[in-house]
Formats: sequence, structure tokens, C-alpha cells
Amino acid sequence: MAERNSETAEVVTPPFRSVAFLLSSLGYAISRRFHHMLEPLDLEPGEFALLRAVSASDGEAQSALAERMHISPSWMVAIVDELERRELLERRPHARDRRVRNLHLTVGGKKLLKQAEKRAQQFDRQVGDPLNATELQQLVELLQRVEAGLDLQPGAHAAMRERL
Amino acid sequence: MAERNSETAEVVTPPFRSVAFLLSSLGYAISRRFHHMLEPLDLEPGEFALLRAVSASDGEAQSALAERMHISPSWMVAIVDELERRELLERRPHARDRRVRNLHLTVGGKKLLKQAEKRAQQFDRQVGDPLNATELQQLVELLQRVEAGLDLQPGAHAAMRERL
DNA sequence: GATCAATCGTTCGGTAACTGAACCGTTCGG
DNA sequence: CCGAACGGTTCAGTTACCGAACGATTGATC
Repeated sequence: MAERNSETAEVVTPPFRSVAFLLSSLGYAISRRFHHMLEPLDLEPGEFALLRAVSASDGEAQSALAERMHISPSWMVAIVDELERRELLERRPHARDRRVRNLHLTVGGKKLLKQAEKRAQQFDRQVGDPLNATELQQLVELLQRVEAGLDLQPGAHAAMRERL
Repeated sequence: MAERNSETAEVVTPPFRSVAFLLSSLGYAISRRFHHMLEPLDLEPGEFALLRAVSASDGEAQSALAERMHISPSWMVAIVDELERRELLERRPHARDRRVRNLHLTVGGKKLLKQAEKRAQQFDRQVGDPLNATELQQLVELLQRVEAGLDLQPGAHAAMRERL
């Protein structure tokens, strides 16, 4: 039984039409597209997040930033290395503590960040495009309640907190 | 400037409160939790998906299944290897074509699948818990429209189609 | 002022979850 | 019967990280 099923039968695993599945799948797709959106600027999503974080509090120490972004110090080193190599930000020695490096955006970094933010906004509008303003607001509200139900406090991307 | 910001100032990168970000983050968290839900059964989400797929069309060839699930043949081998090792499914030789392996669930595989599906359902209810029935339906509808807007046809998880 | 624990940033080896190219045995079309 | 194509497998490589160990430096304590 079930031997000749190839040409017409349309045997498709009945997909989970569950909220969880939908959210997971859609979230994945969106992350992927977002990544793709940033590619022309040669920025990884994580690098974008870092530029934003540095921009938000210029001159912060590397370690403090790593903690705020919930990424490991060693990974932080790697990202900062790369961004510094491309002269988007720089490590400056702390005046009194020779162990710490303070991070500052360069002019180029600020420029690139602006471009990236513009693209991110466009992307966001594109995602919300199938819905009108009311629906969009409703969606956000519903999502926030689901988020709260999972004890995810809003803030950084879950990928950066949820190392469970 | 911006040197003393550590103790009170609550310097937090203004988070994207965009739909895209919300969906991406929430989707990630949900995937993670789902993964976590399956851990007691010692099943990866991909393995679960495979068991479901095999169950839906028993005796299908490995290659056909790989295509339907949008995973590479070599990765399919790895998953099947593992599941066969644990005697959850078996490869049987095709009657007329000695290249082909047909996949069948074992009794143990069917049992485990049932348990996993039960857990998945529980999980789904948990995710939707903050919303009432009407809201849940509304959420699903909105999500489906966003999904359609991104040209994602519903079906397998986006992780398995979106190798862009 | 000498010692010692802690801290900052870095290096390095490792891991999870895959992919792609190359391969073998088999089958099929001409 | 021969060559192309196919199913399944192997293997080396990639991506995106983490954790342990380390050196330099600091601050706390005697």
C-alpha cells in the first residue's frame, strides 16, 4: 500500500497550522530576509545591532556592551575586530584603566548605520504592507501579549538572550 | 561627554518596536522553546518533522522525502541514520530498484511520534494562552496575510525552504 | 609596598547544524 | 552494450557562535 503516489496525489504532510508553527516559520523567514536586506551594505545583523548599540551610548566599554547585548566577550571581540578593520568604529584606550577599550563610531560608521536604519525601516514597512494601519497595530498588540505570555521581556532580539 | 552613564541612567538601545523585529524575535524564541519541549523525548525538531513526514506517507523513498522536506540528500542521510540507529524507523530495500531505500516507521517510532505530537499541541496551546479564541483566530489570519505578502507559501517550515 | 583576587580583552579549540562536491552501485534510454 | 542519470553515502568545509585558559592590569587587604 502507498506505493504509487508520485505524480498526481499531492501527498503533503498536513502542516501544523498552529500559531506556534506559524510564528516560528514566519520569524525565521523574516530574519533571513532582513539579513538579505543588509547584504548590499555588507553588514551582518549582529554587526548592525552593535553599531546601533554603540551609537546609542558612545564611548562605552567593550565588556559593558557585551553584557548589554547578551553576547559573549569572545564573540564581541570578533565583531569589533571586523568593524574596526573596516573603520566603522574604533577602540580607544580608557584614560585611567589600561585594560578597558572604549568604543566609538567613526564618521563612516555613522553614515553606514544611517543607511542601514533606513533600509530596516523600508523592510519593516514591506513586511507590514499587507495590513492596514489598524490591523498592523492590532497585530503588534497581539504579538506583544504572546511575547509577554512567554516571559520574554521586550528589548534585545531573543536570539541574544535565549541561550537556554 | 557620555562618560558617566553606568549606575542610574538606564541607557538602553531604543529597541526596534517594528513588526519585523517583533516577529523575528518571537519566532526565534518560540523555535527555541519548541526545541526545548522535545528534549525529554530526545528528538530534534527536524527529526520530529521527518517522523511526521514518514508517517504521512509510509514507504516513500528517501530522495523523494528529502525533496518534499526541502533538505539536502546528505543531511537526510544523517537524520535517517540516527533515527534508524534508535529503531524509530527503518530503511527497506525497494523491490525492483536496488538503489532506493523506502522509509517506514517502526512501532516505537509511531509511539514516540504520538507523544511528540501531543507535546507539540500542548505547547501550541501554551503559546496561544494569552489570547482568547477570537483573538487567536485573528492573529492567525493576520499572520497568514503577512506570510502571503512575503510570498511564503504555507507548508513546511521556512527554515527548510528559505535557503536564499 | 607586596601579595592576591578580580576584571578586561584576547586567543584558541571546539560544537551544532548544516551544505556541496565527489563517489559508488545501479538503472535506463538508445 | 554503453554512457548518462539517479539514489544514497561520505567527507571535507562553512557559519555562527561558546567556554576555558591566558596575559595584562587593577583594586583590595595585609
